Amino acid sequence: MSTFDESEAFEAAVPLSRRAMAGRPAPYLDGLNPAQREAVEALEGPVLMLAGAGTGKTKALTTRIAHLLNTGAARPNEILSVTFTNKAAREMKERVAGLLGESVEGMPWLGTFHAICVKLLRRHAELVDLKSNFTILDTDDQIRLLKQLIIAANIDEKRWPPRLLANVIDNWKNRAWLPENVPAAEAGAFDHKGVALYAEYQQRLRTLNAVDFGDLLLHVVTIFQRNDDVLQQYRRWFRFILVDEYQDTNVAQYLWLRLLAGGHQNICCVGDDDQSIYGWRGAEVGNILRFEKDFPGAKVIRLEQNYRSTAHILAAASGVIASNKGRLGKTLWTEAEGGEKVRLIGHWDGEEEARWIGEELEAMGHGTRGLPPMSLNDCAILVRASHQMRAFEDRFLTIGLPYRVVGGPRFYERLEIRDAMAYFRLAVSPDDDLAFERIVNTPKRGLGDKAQQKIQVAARANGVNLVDGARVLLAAKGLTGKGATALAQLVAGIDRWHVAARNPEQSHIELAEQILEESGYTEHWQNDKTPEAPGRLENLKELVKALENFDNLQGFLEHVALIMDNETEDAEAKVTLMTLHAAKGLEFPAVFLPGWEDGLFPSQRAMDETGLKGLEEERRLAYVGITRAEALCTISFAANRRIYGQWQSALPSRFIDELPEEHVDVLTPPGLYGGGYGAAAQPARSDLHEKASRADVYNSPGWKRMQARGETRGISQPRESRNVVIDLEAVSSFGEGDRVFHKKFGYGAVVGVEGDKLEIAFDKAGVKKIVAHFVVPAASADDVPF
DNA sequence: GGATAAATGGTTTTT
DNA sequence: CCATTTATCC
Repeated sequence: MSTFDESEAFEAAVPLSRRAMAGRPAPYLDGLNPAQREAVEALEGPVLMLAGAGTGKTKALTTRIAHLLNTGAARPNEILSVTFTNKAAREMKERVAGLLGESVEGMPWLGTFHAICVKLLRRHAELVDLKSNFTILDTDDQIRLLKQLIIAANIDEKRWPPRLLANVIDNWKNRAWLPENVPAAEAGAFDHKGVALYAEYQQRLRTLNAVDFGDLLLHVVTIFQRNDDVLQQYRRWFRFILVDEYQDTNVAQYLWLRLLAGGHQNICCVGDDDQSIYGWRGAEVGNILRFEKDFPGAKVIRLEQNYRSTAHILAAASGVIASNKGRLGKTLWTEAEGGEKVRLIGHWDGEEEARWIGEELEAMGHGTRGLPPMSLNDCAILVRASHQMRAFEDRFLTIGLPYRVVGGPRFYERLEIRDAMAYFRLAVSPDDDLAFERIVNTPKRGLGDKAQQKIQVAARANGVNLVDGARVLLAAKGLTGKGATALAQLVAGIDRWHVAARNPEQSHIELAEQILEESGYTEHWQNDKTPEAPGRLENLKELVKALENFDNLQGFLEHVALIMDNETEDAEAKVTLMTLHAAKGLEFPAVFLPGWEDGLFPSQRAMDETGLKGLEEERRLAYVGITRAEALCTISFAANRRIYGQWQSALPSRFIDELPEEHVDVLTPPGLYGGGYGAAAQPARSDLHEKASRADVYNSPGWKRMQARGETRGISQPRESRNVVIDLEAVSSFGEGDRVFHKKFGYGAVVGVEGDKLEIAFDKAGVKKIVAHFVVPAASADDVPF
C-alpha cells in the first residue's frame, strides 16, 4: 500500500508572479555564516554542499529555497526538492514557510524521492504498461507475492526464503537494473533462478497493476530514458533541483537526478560523506565522492562551523572518523569553549551498564558535572541494534524511569492495521487480489488452502479478479457447506462496501466501522484471549479515528504514511531509546552510547560481510552517534554480556582506542570499588576523577587487567552454572507427583511419565504433555533469584 | 482447520 | 533468552 504523501495535485502550481517578488529585501540572509551564505547565493549551476554534523545544513537548504523564491529566480512549482523521509520533507516545508511568512503556499515538488515518483508515475503510467491507479505494495505484500512465485517454481522455500529473494531484487532495483540488464556476474543469485524470478515478478506486478517501492524509482528512470520528450518536459519544468542527504542516494536515485539535472545543471546536493550509514540498503557513498566529476565546474562548499556540540565532543568524533580512508575531508570547529569531556566507562556486564545509566539519568535532573539540571527529554540512549534496548527497558521499568522507544514496528505495519487496511482496499477496489488473499480467511471462515485454490482457479479460468472468481465458484456450487456460506457472506459484504465507498453521501468513518463490524474482524480480536488483543483493538480504534482527517477511504489509503507520524507528544519527560540509525539528524543535550564492544559495535556481521567497507560504515555510525550530543556524551561497554541466553565476554570496541585521549574522561568502573548494588549511586565525584587520572585504566593493558579480574571473580559463573545444574537434574529425575515449573504454563504436578515425555497437570493451564527438558523442578525454580 | 507443542534463529530501516 | 515459524496432533 501507498505509504506516503500524494496530496498535492500535479497541477497545484502556485501562480506567483516572478517579478512581483523580485528585489524584495532578504533579511533571512543576515543570520548566515559566510559558507552558508555562499551556498544560499550560488543559485545557478551545480553546487555540492558538504555539511558536517550540526553545521546548519537544513538552515542553508531552506534559506536557499526561500532565496530562490524571494529573488524571483523560481516559482514554488519550479523547484524540485527531494528528501529521504516524510519527516524531513515536512520540516523543510515548515521552515521555508517560516522564512517567507505566510505568503508562499506549499511547494508541490518538495517531498521524498518516492512521493515525487508516485506523482510522476501516475501521470505516465501507460509508458511502462501500468494504469495510473496502480497500487503500491509494501514489503509484506511483496514477500507474499514472491513466496507464491517461489512455490510455483518448485523451489524449496526453506533453503531459499522469499525474504532473501526480496532483498536480491531490491538490490537490483536500487542499482536500476531491469531483469534484462542484470549483469552476468549476478546470474548465480538465488540458486541461479534469481533473474528469472525477477522477470516473472515484474510481469506479475504488471498484471496486478501494482508496483513495489523500488519500482517507483525504476519505472520513472525507465520512462525518462525511453521517452526523451517526457524528460525534456520535466527538465524545463524543474528549473532548480535540491537534494538532501545526498550521501544516502542509491544508483537509481542518482540516475534519476542526473537525468533531470542534465540540461540546466542547476542542482544543489547537500550531504556528509561521514554520515553515510545506509550502504547496506543500497546507498552509494560514491555518488557524493564523485559529484565534481559528474557535474564539471561544480562549486563545492564546506560547512564546517558546528553549532551543536562542545569542542571535546567534536574532537572525539573527529578522532574516530579520521581513521576512515577515502573521505572528502572536513574539519569541524566550534566557537564554544569548555564543556565536559566525553566520558568513558566500562562495566562488568550489560545489566550493570543499564543500572549505571539509569542512575546517571536520575542524577541528571539535579544537574551533574557542572551542567545545569536536565529533563529526561534532553537525554537519549543510542544503541547499535534494537535488541540492546531490552536491558534498558527492563531496568527502567523496575526503577520507574519514564522512557520512550523510537522506531519499533510502525503503526501501519502492524498485523491488525494491515488486515483492516486490506478490507478498506477491497471496498475501494475489489480488483485488489492481494488484499482479498489477505483477508479471505481472516477472521477464520473455514476457507483454507483448498478453498482458496478453487477460488484462484475459478478466477484465472474466467480472467477475473478473485472476488468475481469466488462469485463464479459459488454459482457453480464448487464449494459446499460452511465455507460456501461464509464466502457468500464475504462476497456480499464486499459488494455492499464497494457500493457504499462509491457513494459520496456515505460517511467513510461509519463505513469503516461497518466494515470492521460486519466482516467479524472486530469480534475476532474481542474473542482473542492473547495479551496483545486489547492493544490491537485499541489500534483499530485509532485507525478509525485517523480517518477523520480525510474526505474518503481512497484518500486515506493514499495517505497512510501520515498515521505513522502519530508520535504522541505526551507531557511527561522521558528518556529516548533508539538505534543509532534512527538518531541521524537528531540532537540531544546528553547522549549515552552503550555497548561499544567489538563484535557488537562494530558489528561482527558488518565486518564479515563487507570487510573494510563495513568497518568504515560502522565507524561512520560511531561518528553519527557522538555528534548527536550537545553537552554530554557518555560511551560505555560491558566486559560480559548475555547474548541469546549465553554469557559472552567481549573486548572494548576498537573505536574506543580511536578516541583522542585528551578529550576523554575515563570513569572507573563501579565494579572496581568492590562492585555491588549502588556502588555507583553515590559516586564521589572527586574520587572518580582521581581514579580516572590513572592513564592505564583506559589503555588496553588496563582493560585487559580489568577483564582478567572479571574472570577471577567469576562474575558470570553463578547464574550460568546454576542453570546447567537445573537442566541436568530435570532430564533425569522426574517421577509421578513431582512439582515442576514450565516457563509458559507455570507450576504443576507430574501425573504420568512416558519415556522423555511427561504428563503434567498444571495449576493454571490444565493437563499437558511436555518433553521433560522444557520443565524444571519446582524447588529449583523457586531458588532462582528475582 | 485449528490449537498447541517444538524447533528455529536472531543487524541496522525508509519508502 | 524470547519471538516467530513450523510441525503435530486432535
